[in-house]
Amino acid sequence: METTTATPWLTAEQQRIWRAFLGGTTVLMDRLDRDLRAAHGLSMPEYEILVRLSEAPGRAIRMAELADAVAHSRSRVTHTIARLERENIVVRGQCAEDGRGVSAVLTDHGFSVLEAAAHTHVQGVHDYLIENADPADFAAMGRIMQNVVEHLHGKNF
Amino acid sequence: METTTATPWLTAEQQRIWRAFLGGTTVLMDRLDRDLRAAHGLSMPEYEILVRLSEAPGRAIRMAELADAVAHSRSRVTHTIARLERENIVVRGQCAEDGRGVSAVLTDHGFSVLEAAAHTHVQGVHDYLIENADPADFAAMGRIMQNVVEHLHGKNF
DNA sequence: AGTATGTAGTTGATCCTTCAACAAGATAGA
DNA sequence: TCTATCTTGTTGAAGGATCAACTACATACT
Repeated sequence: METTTATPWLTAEQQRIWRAFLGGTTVLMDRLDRDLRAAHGLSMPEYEILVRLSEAPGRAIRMAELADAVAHSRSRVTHTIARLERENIVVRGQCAEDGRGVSAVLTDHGFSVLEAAAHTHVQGVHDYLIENADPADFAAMGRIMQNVVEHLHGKNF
Repeated sequence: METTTATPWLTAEQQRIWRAFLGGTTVLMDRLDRDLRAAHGLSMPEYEILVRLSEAPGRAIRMAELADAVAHSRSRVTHTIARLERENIVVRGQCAEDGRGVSAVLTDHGFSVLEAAAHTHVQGVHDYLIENADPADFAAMGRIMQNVVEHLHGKNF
């Protein structure tokens, strides 16, 4: 005999909120991505990677650490960095301590591309998301998503 | 002479929240997608489409309307429906009123796949997102995302 | 030293998404 | 009617993400 765990169905209100979340993230991400591409030829995932690099000491981060920071697979980061390298936005460097290690390094050109892109991105986040949101609501969303990250990050298997 | 609009930079707190949002949606969507694929061979976008179809009269919706409902491009919906049709989860039907019209129709088999998948999905939304969230915070997030949808939906160009 | 196991990163195939171009039916105006 | 224009939906190519397999270095154990 098996123990069946009852599926906890969502209330009508929870369902409404969940759908707003799904639809909202879809249109928001889509829009931010399009704005970035149109103005700077960067995708959102690429932009996120550049932001991390720009904040790191020496503007360099090892591949695995980078993958973890943006919550992408290593393979994905390898491919993305390869594309960015073709455009001279990033270069690869060998790691001194670890013979296997490779770090991605933001070039000066990459940095200036990022600086320009940051304006577009921040403007978008402000206009599409923050401007019309009650600050208390926004903080509440932050608490929830922070919680999701803590519970789920790195636990995908 | 041009009027330059100053870029409104984000406060440290807003930035923290925005990053939690980015990271949270990434890991959450990734996880829900993996769960669904592993258990039912369905992706999140496919699942969302099936949900809409299941709720429509006759379990049928026209392509354009479907695309609008899930906020995907028409091309994307065409491809997705083509895949679902190969697995006999959906069939295409001609539209009576409009000679150009095509509707996607959920098959009985598709409906039963969806029923099973819904358990997995709802369980995930509950466990990963709702369970550890303050209901008031959750409602706040709903207001924000609802607002985003209203401002952005269908205005991608 | 030698072996086994774990970790870092890459590769190429496959799948999914996007994009531009297109075919065909609808609609409106001369 | 004839033409122009708009809308619907599809197509195929190109770009990006995922997955499994692989190389190479590191670590631990005997």
